[in-house]
Amino acid sequence: MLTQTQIHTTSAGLPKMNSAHRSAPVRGSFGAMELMGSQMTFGPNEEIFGENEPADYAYKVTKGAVRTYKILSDGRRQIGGFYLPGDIFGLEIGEEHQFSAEAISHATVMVIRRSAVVALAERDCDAARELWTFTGRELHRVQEHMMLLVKSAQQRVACFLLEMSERLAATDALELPMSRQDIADYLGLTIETVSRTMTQLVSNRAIGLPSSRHIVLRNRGALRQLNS
Amino acid sequence: MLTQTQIHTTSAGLPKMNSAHRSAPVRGSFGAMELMGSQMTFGPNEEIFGENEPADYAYKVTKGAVRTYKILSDGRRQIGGFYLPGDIFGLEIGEEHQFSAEAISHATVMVIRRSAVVALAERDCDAARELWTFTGRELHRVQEHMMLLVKSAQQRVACFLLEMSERLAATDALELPMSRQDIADYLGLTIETVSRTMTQLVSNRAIGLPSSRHIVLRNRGALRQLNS
DNA sequence: CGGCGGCTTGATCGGTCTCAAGTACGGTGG
DNA sequence: CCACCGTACTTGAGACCGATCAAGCCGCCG
Repeated sequence: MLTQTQIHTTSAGLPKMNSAHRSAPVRGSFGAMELMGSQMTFGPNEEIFGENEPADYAYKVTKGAVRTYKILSDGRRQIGGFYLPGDIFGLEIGEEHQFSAEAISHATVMVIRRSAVVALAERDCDAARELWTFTGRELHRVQEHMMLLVKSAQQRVACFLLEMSERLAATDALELPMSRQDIADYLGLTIETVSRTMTQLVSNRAIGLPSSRHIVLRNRGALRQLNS
Repeated sequence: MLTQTQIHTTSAGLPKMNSAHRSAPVRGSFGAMELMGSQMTFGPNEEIFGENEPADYAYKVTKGAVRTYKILSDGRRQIGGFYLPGDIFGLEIGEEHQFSAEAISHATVMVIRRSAVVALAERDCDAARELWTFTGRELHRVQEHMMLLVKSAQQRVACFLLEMSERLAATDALELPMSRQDIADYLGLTIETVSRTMTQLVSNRAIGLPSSRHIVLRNRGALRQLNS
């Protein structure tokens, strides 16, 4: 919910507010809706919204990283997705959020009223189509995530590293914004298994691990080969 | 692909062609698009389309049941979803199908040209909104499916039975259209584990199992309790 | 230097898979 | 009607992968 956090309304229409994105691809451009947002910042582990809360707002990451998650009955946490600069999250069909969302690191997000999005889509067919495209891409992402969860630990970790490399680095070196626990909860593994698998990949010469969050992909082919 | 299967074009606009649905809820009503389809029938295990084939058509089940799936590198099959009368499948954002689809039992489906759907959505904002809603519901379904895959075998099977009971029966007795292998591949388990878990549930008095495909939910509470 | 949180490593446990029989059921032919 | 067969399902015994429990390590910040 929109509590205990600073909020700055951007002077709408200044395009430089949107230029803080990384090199991320086109995903979620969202045309005219870009101009409707306010900026908010969240500290590490701060809640952005909770599961089952009214989904009155959608969000677009401008800086930092965000995770969505659910808590299972046995206390485990399943992470639904990681959202990096340029990514949109929290946009729902129904009235309530299906997952909770938290900032991972210090994060800045643009807030968009859901009612404004829906209203625009009712008038503008192009906007409605963008909405469909966005949700379709999210669907595709979740399908891939689902396919991950039936693979072996090695395959899951390898897949995860390849995905992150595509999303946050042009080079072979990447700095993960999330902890081992976050990775474990995303992959449906324990922190120990993730850690062990990483060290295996190091001894395989598939990756380098100069520090725990700093990873170098030494042999993308080997990583890919583990999967399909 | 649209090969080796009978195809009958319905005289468009005759509403009795659409009245074969079960008691299924509103899901995927699809307004005007209903009138654009032709009927096709598929025998058991017959392919409807393959992964990576052009997604020129979407489908709506009118009779029988359909599964979508992917084959993993190690030869296992992961089922993406089961589609029952009233359900729509194969509608993609991109140009290609993400999963393969097969009839489970003898099935009848209505075929809809994707181009017609997209064209309609470009003119009619309500249609575009329906498209968005449909994809959003599919997203929600896949999210739930993903959450299933990180639970214990008991929880997965219990969840599956509750889901099927909601989808294909008003009473406590249900007849599964799919085999144990299908269930296993949907839940990310082996056929043996599914079978064993079912017999456990029988000895728990949670279900009755008069025959392998005929299941009676004796204690929904117990099944629910296993999960959240 | 001490303490703390995040990460790694080790030893054991347990749930699910694997491999292998055994059983029930539906269909076919005599 | 029954005998036979093939397929789907169930059951059993053992192996294996990842979880659990428990130390140890490392980097950071006081």
